Amino acid sequence: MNLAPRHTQLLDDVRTRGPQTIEALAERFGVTLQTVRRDVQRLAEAGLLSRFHGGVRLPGSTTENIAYRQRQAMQSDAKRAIARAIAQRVPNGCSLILNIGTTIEAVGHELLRHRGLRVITNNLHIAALLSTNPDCEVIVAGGLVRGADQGIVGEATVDFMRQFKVDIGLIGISGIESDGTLRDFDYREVKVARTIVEQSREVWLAADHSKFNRPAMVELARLDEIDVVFTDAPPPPPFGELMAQGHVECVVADRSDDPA
Amino acid sequence: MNLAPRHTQLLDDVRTRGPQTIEALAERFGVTLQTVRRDVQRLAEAGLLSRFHGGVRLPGSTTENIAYRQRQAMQSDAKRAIARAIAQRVPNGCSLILNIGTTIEAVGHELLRHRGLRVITNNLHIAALLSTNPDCEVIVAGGLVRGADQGIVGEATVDFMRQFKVDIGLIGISGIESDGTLRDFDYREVKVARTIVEQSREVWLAADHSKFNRPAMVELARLDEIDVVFTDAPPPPPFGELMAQGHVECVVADRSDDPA
DNA sequence: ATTCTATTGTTCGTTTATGTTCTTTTTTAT
DNA sequence: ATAAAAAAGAACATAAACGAACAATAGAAT
Repeated sequence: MNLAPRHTQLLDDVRTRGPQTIEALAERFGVTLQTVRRDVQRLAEAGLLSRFHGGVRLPGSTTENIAYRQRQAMQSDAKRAIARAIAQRVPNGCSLILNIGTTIEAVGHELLRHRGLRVITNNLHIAALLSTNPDCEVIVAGGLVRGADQGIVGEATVDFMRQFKVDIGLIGISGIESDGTLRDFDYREVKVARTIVEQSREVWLAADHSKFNRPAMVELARLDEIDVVFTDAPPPPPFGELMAQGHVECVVADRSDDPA
Repeated sequence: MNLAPRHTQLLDDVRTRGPQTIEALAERFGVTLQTVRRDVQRLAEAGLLSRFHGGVRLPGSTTENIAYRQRQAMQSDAKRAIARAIAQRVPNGCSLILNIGTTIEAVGHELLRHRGLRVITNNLHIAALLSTNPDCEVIVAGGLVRGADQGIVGEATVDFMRQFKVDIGLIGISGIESDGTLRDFDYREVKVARTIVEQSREVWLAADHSKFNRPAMVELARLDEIDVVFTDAPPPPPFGELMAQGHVECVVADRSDDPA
């Protein structure tokens, strides 16, 4: 039994737009709720979708890390806005490295409709997500999987990353201090991020406004090594000044510009 | 089979205009519905088109054989039984390599309560799952992520795996032929499995009964390279004989022994 | 010309997809 | 804990699509 156009479209919708309610899908396709339920049941049986009461989503790995998911759900408008601004500037067909962090994951979502990307990542969630886009080549870095957020870190990861040289390296961060240092907590993660900076022709940083002046232990890089910073609100002093001095472009994402 | 002019045109139409209903095609060519159905049947048999109720579309690989995926998702009893039998024989504190396949994923589930394991895998699902066990060190192999099943394959994966030497290597398989060869479909996957065999002190094979005598293209290994085979029903001839000759232990999992 | 074969059209019983209605289950609020 | 509301599932009805069998037609081979 093969799939009708509606089924493939349904899958596509969930892939690109995220979880959908049964009702929304019924309306979208102009069919009954019961029909959507039947569609969804078959797709779920085939392992292509995951059902929950009221709707469907992509089939995540079976036992999810709940705490982590919750934190991710907290990914508010700010992260989505930043992610959209970043995705907009990623040209089709380019090569990227994406690292750990919920903001970077949001970027992964926004890249689902891009074409011809080659993505290298040390984030299991991003790898799983983007690999469902048939027009995207995903390479996951090898290494130790950190339980808290399924990030991949460690020596082996660094070695693996060194094999590649990409157009754009995209990193998140725990804190930016007023002396212009970027810092994080886990030193193994920092080593990986350091490598990403080295292996990328251009380095982009995603950091929402809460990261400015937030202290963290391990130094990762200096602000002037970054090419573009994406954030969601104008940075407080002295960061505007620092960026100007270091020839760092700063993109402030507009939270309101929502695509239909 | 030579294609009549109408057939090539029909194909062309679907290619340029996307999915078409039988009725639209009938009208376009000025023939009856039944004739179009016959055309379409032949083209679908040849793999050039994919049918759905009411029409045809191009054979997209993504969501192609739902029936097959369903069937695969179904066999869960057998897989769980096999997985339990395997997990029972995995001692706490040992090192493992787990590769791709739904049966192996089931093993991952059963290993969640083990302690002190060190697991290397090229399966994203298993990596995400086991990393939630704080008492389990998970290393994911680097490499290209295959969209269909989130398996990690390719040269880089092989290189990565070679860094390790483990107590037990656990592999799944697409088919075991009666000459004692283990085979699979994707040759990149075979290369990885091959490496796993080489890097493991002991090799275990998980194969439900449907795998015996099932043909597949690429040779992976020979039965006598395996130390233990886990299955869910006594293997048909000549496999019992073959295993005895190769000093392969065969464990038949009891489907009924369910732990409360 | 006649026979044979391949293709198409026709008819009809069978299957499939969808909508409708009603019951059961799950979630939410009190 | 209980009641109300929402969603899911089962059962049935119906219309559309499918497939098989047979008839008609046209071209090819003898």
